[in-house]
Amino acid sequence: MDNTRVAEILGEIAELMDIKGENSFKVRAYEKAAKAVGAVAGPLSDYLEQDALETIPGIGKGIAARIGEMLEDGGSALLEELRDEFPPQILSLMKVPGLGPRKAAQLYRGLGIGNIQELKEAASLGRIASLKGFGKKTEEKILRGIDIVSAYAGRLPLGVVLPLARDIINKLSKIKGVIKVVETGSVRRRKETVGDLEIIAAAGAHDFGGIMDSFSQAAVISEIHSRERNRIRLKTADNFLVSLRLVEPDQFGAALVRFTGSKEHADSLQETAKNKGIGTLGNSILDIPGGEEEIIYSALGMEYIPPEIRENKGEITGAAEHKLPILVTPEDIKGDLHIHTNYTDGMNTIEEMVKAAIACGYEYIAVSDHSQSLKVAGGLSPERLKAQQKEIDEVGAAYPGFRIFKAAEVDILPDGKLDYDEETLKNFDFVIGSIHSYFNQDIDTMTKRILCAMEDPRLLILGHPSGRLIGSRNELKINWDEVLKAAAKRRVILEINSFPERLDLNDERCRKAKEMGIKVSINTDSHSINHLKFVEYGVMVARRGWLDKKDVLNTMKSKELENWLAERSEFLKGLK
DNA sequence: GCCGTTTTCGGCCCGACTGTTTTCAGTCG
Repeated sequence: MDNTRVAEILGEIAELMDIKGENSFKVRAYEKAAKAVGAVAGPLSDYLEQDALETIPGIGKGIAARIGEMLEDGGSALLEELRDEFPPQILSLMKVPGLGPRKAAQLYRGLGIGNIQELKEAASLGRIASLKGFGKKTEEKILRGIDIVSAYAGRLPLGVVLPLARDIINKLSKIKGVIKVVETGSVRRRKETVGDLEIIAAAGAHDFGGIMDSFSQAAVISEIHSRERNRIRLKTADNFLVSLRLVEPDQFGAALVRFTGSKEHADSLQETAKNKGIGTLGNSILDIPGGEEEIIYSALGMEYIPPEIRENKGEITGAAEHKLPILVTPEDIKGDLHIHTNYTDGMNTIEEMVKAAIACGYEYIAVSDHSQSLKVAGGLSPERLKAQQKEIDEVGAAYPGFRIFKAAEVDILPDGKLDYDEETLKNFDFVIGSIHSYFNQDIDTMTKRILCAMEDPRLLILGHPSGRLIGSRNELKINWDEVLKAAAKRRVILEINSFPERLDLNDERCRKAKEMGIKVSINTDSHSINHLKFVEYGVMVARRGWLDKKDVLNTMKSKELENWLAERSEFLKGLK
């Protein structure tokens, strides 16, 4: 059992205990332990072997024993006990905005509601308003909340599906007879959410049956959904559909293009093929033989089109004219400009984050802990900030050649002011401005609020600009034309927040920003060393937004970035 | 359940908003 799974189990125990009504500090202890496990560098089994689980902050005697049990037995008796007390989908209720553990428990105990479907029915029938502690408004809020949750019904975040895809592909590639194997569909195009996972493999036709037999026995698979000569569809334990399609090596390139899609992209290619009279039947790109996609595009007189931009939004014309951008890659990223530490709600020290960043091949990070108003995250008072900046200097001195920027993720207050006074703001290299409160301001107030914050020359980056959380919180109401215009004018950077549930700025707005000459920064918002790896998801969004290296601030090398910052500062003085 | 230069008990990030109440519980960030 890996660390992630242990963290998941601890988290589920916490949630179920919370619904059950256990002591909230006990619940928090499990929550904290889950977070702590997520921030551990090496495998927990090493800690267990050395009897060192209790050296992890937040893990004491009790939880260490629970973790030991998980690692040795592959499960948790406590979790099973708790699960037995509630319907299997009970936790899904808490995903609805406005519903927490208390209300979820009451809905279950009072009305026997155990899943979203039952919740929706009860709310529609007006049964919830009659429950003690609930009312008409709560019922309406629940119905609105269900809409947010079900907007992505049946779809999973890319952050969940991509690791699953990689795991399955790794297993498939080891099966005898499999020559090549690649994911297709929206996973390969790196869309932010994915409805099902499609994989394609090249093999000799005589091996098809055996490959499907082996694959259907893989550990992640729980049942066979359907099976044909060259295609098998299976379900994972979580009821997620995985489909494997087998083709002969010579068809692989064309099939990969067809099934990567998007449908609109593939149809448009087909149209091009038809017009050019390419393919043996003259009407199908599937007729162009070749093992690689490049052959297909080349046969159509085009440069290769990266999967992320295959949405029929100008890429086909661009490829025909050989004018596609060279999309940014993870290797282009030279540093991370949004990092939290244990000074606020991060799990690791400044030095640990620096070491982890160096291991990523980075030249710099910006330590950007929360500002004073965000009490829940332990936002730094000016005094604590001084201590933090002193430590940044000390760590910086120990790692010459690595640059640590002094930054902060400063709350943009409801009136648009930044959450530190002049005296304090002077001490930053730059700040990230983010909204963490008063999410439901109307569009004019919210837009003015953001524009006001952007006026401050120290605000370099607008953090997670839309504020959305995929599947749980809608976007802020913002006049984007105004905000983008101001960003272009004042050289404000828009963040692509790489957390899989944020991916904010999104792909479409990235492209819009690029057109307006606005740069983005691909940041992870890491709260532990294990979050740094999320940068690849941010890069995926940037690629979907057609961004090349020059559009991304943190592809600059350290010195180049310093110069750019200095130049921006001069530029802003000239604006006044 | 965890933690301790206030250590074996008694705290535990906190403040605001919302909707339900008629003084507050629950949720959120």
